Amino acid sequence: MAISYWLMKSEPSAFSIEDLKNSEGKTTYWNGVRNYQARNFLRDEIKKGDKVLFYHSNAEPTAAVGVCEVVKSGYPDYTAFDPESKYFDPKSTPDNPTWYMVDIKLKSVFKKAVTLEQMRMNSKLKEMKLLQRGNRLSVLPVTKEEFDTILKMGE
DNA sequence: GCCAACGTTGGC
DNA sequence: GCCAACGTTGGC
Repeated sequence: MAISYWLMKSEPSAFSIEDLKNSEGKTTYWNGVRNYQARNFLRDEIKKGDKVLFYHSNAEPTAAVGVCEVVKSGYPDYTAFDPESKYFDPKSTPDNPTWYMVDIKLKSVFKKAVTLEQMRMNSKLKEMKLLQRGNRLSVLPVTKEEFDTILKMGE
């Protein structure tokens, strides 16, 4: 099966690509998604081996900063079961989980971060979901062409 | 810090 | 089921 491409947003003040680099095995679980559309991607679409652009939102600058690979496809986000967690959601139970997450591993950090401005200026990327108005999803599908274009821009 | 966009909640 | 109020996201 062909692999898919994704873009995942993180606020660097919460979890940056540097934090990922310093994580054990350069791997982390991508938890805390509490949006149904994004949940559906995590639960149903994102598979082991898929490639992911790591994106810094609410940052200076906002930019794609590296590439990750999915090492574990969707499984229940157990932080939703923990009353102590800030991601706790009483509607989600182990028997019937509402929320899902995946594990990602850092593959490479861009030599040059690809800023949102650069993406907007590249006509090849004008269809990108990230650039469309009002898109607040923290997980977005990216086409192979868009992925490859951004990869080149980051070299 | 502001505010547009948009998702969620809850009264009816 | 409608929709106003409210909360959150995220670019600027």
